[in-house]
Amino acid sequence: MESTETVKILKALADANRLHILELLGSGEQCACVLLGNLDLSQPTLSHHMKILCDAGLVTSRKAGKWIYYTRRAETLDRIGTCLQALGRSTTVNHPASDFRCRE
Amino acid sequence: MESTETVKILKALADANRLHILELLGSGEQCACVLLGNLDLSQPTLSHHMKILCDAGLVTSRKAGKWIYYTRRAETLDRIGTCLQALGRSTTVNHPASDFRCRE
DNA sequence: TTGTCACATTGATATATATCAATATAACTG
DNA sequence: CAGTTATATTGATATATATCAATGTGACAA
Repeated sequence: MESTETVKILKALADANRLHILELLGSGEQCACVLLGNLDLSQPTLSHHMKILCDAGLVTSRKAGKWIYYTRRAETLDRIGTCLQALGRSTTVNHPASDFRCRE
Repeated sequence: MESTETVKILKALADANRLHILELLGSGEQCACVLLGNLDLSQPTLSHHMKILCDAGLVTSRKAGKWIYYTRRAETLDRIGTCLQALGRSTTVNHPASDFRCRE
């Protein structure tokens, strides 16, 4: 996964309201108004959060008449989860920097 | 995992420099000055990032004389990774809010 | 067409965050 | 002790983000 993409996804996840939204999408596709009713947020704020989740690839949206239905993308959550687990296990070798100054 | 704790960890991870630091810690314990040499950051800024990583439980520190050695905590990365994967698979049932207004 | 409903966008604002220069602290060194 | 080194803290600043009120948009309904 590209590094800038990873940061984008993690930024999208690093918010209590957005995590709550992803939980609410656990029962499958949900209309925005249902999310709004469960979330103590104004409608524009919810819209803002949904845009961030969609842009990060964590949620997809489907328009049906006046409504928009949002769906959680398990694939993205799985990928980022695997990525973080891998980060905990990676054994990259790194070189002292060119301007390394530590005296021992 | 507590929700507020999860957000704290995700916020700590949602930064390119801090992800880079965790990668640099892949070769095991590293002195702060080695990290600094690899990171195009000022010393106070690195210190700031290390504090955030430590507070989130993603890194531990060990003082040895003038130096501080930082170690990545694979356990925390693994836990948050598993947590996100679980979020992608959860099938929570949620109720329409009390003030639900959607007309069908 | 006019009104209403669901959602998005805009504009403004307050808070959070990343950053660095300057300074403090703590430990070693002579 | 005084000087040096490694890191932390403080203070200031710029940018990012979360939030809401007001308004725009697009779709249905009468």
